[in-house]
Amino acid sequence: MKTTTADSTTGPAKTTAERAYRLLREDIVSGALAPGQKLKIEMLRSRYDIGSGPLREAMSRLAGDHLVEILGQRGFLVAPFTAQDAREIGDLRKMVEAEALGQSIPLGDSTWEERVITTFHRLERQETGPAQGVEALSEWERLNHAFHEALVAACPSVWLLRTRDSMFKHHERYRRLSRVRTVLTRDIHTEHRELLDAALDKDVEMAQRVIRLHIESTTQAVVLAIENLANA
Amino acid sequence: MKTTTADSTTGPAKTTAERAYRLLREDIVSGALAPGQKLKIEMLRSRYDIGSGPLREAMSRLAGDHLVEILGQRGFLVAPFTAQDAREIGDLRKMVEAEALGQSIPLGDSTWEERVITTFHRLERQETGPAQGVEALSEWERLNHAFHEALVAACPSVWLLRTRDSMFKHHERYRRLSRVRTVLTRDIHTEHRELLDAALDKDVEMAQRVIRLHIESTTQAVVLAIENLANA
DNA sequence: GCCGCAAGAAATATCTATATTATGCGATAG
DNA sequence: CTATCGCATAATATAGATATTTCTTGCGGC
Repeated sequence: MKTTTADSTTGPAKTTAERAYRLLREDIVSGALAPGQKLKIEMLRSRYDIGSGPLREAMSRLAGDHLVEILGQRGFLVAPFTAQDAREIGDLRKMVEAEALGQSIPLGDSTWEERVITTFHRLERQETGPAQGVEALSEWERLNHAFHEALVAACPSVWLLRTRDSMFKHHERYRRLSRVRTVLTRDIHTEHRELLDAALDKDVEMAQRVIRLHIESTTQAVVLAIENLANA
Repeated sequence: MKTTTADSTTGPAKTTAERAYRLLREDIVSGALAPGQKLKIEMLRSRYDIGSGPLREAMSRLAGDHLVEILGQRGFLVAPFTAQDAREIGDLRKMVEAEALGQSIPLGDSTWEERVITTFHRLERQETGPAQGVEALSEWERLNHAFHEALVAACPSVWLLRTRDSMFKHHERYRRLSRVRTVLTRDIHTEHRELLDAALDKDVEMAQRVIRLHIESTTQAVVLAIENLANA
């Protein structure tokens, strides 16, 4: 079984533009670069110590991913942040991830099962563990991503996986930016366990039902958080 | 009602990079630049009379759209062309376009209806008209695109429309590259009329059934054409 | 003679530095 | 108060320098 992701972002960055792309993407998704913020070349040059050429290429690529906007003759912008977008992204992720999961489960072999179990346990360990800092949250995102990716890994459609991955990243950005405290109150751990069980039972209907609910809950929390922020 | 598309590609290209992006995209989708072909800077420089900087930015952006591939330190490539990809793209387009249509129809107002009717008639006129050359085919693509876009135009989700548009473009590339003659044998015109009727009747179920069949037929024709080409 | 390998040369991609051009803002005149 | 001019800032494009890959050729070894 192929274990690499659809858009293999693994391995070392061979070019400066590639490095710029990864750094920028991470900083945008993590929220280090704020939504709507102007991405001035000079500022980025000093921040990453990378020339304007590679930076512009990286931002162009990110524009293709819709993480950056191009403004005619007036530079680049971090993609904005609205409740409407959060809702749309969540709904689209729900649709594609449920479909990908539906295709993945019946095709998952024993290697797939092992990967699902492994990533689940790593996530579980972190969730039930002690530390709760900014760092831990970042680590949780990494493990959460790994688990969700493992679940759909057996889906044969590269395009579906790509789209899912893109939506997942956007959804992650919204999650991190709205700093949803629901991570603590809501029992995400149980949701993940239900997902695991349904997947291993090869119960597609159940798995899809759970994933839809899981994504919907997150979306609702995010939308609520944004609207509260706006009213504050 | 907003009549612009999700990714407004209308209006004049304000920068050279933007112009390069549009020219390249058109040439890739139309097939003027063959799948898998190496996109050498020097070659493109003379072809479009545009410097390497803007060209590289345009290709980076197209890489984000998956119309171009980036090869480590070895340049850019037109996205490859496989039966597997055609199938995946068709399936994904089927899913997102049906969903977009389902959201658009109930929300379509009279302006929407008029646009649907207008674009249909333009398409009908061209389909039943005389000329059948390379130029006419290109014009048909334009009108076909306009009609399909009009149908989903009332869908409120920008993200869904974006994804639909992306899939439509990829699907179009496959259609054009495999030069499906089915355009003539299959009765696409009738399919379009059914689509029109269902949309105006606000019959979502029917419209979705028709659009799925419509897209599936095209996909099958394309996949068949590719496999025949491979065996020839 | 033929194959594999390695060194050098050519081609090409990538990056940097510089020049050009557009935009936004503030001052000033109407 | 509005409109226009000019300057400062910043984006964009070009041209040239650098680094990498790819191709070619020549030299043993088989």
